[in-house]
Amino acid sequence: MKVLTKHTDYAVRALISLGMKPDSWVTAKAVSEEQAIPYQFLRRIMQELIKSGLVVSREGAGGGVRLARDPDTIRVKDVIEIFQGAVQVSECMFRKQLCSNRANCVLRHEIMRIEQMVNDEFAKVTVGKLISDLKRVQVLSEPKL
Amino acid sequence: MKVLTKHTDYAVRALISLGMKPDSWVTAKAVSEEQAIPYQFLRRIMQELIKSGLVVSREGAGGGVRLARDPDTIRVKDVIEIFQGAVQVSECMFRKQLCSNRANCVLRHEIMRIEQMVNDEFAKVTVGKLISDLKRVQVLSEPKL
DNA sequence: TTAACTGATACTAAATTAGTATCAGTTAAC
DNA sequence: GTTAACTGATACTAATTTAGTATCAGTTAA
Ligand code: FES
Ligand code: FES
Repeated sequence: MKVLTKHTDYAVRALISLGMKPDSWVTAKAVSEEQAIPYQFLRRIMQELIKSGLVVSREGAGGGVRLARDPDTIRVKDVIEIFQGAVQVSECMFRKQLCSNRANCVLRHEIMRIEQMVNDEFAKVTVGKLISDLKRVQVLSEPKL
Repeated sequence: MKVLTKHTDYAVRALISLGMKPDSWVTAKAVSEEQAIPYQFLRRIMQELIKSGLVVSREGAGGGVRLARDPDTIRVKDVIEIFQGAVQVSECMFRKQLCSNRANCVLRHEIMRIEQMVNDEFAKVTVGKLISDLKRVQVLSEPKL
């Protein structure tokens, strides 16, 4: 049971790369090399992030992309929603307005609690938080890098 | 972002059906009609549930399936694991023993907390609990059914 | 003018999920 | 002891989602 797809995984990693180089235009190529993400695939992911307004781009030589706003305001939940849609444990609610069988609704009820929890947790994790965690880990383990 | 597949969804519903008719052999056909699940699909799901030991079967005319143990000991988490594997937010840990890039591990760390939470929550929901919830709802809304 | 970029879009491949079909064997009932 | 109602095993197809590739047009800096 995989919760995050490659799209989301790569997108978050790309956002971390961008967030660590504020105020500069970073190319898709640079990110793809740094994070070992297939270039063309990453380009398409970037284009989505741009359309969604999480990053802004500049065309042409010397161009690239950068975060559109403070990393602390970019939540992993936002990224998930862009690439995987909102977390929903079961889709049956949308099949019919009122489901034929109450048993499922009971299941659904239990499950929506969990859904809410997951959403809340992913909303707490921001790119800014990931970057500061990352820096802390680096300081501890590779001080002179 | 869909968390439960049809396999899991149908399996849980089937287990609820079985749990509501204790001490009797219920046929796949009956469950398929009661829960509006495609018959052949449900048969294969049942076979998995039998192999996994959650239900036991009896062959031949008058045969069918029944829960192998108390509904309170059958957790939705068990069903998810049978059909979707254990909840894992990101798979990257298994790519290499030590990942090339620490950034991902940071992400992973945050994410494993969420993974644990989801697992714990799904472990709390049992078929027995769903059945009792269901009965309560029926009493409230359809007292004479 | 050229090289280094992004924008847009079309395409393919692989994996997963969903569903169907068939035949063999078992049991109950007549 | 034949038949009908069942499960066991297994092979197959279809649909959807995920992952990845390719190409060409347009923009900008040097
Ligand atoms: S909401 Fe889907 S079955 Fe009740
Ligand atoms: S554990 Fe997968 S990248 Fe670190």
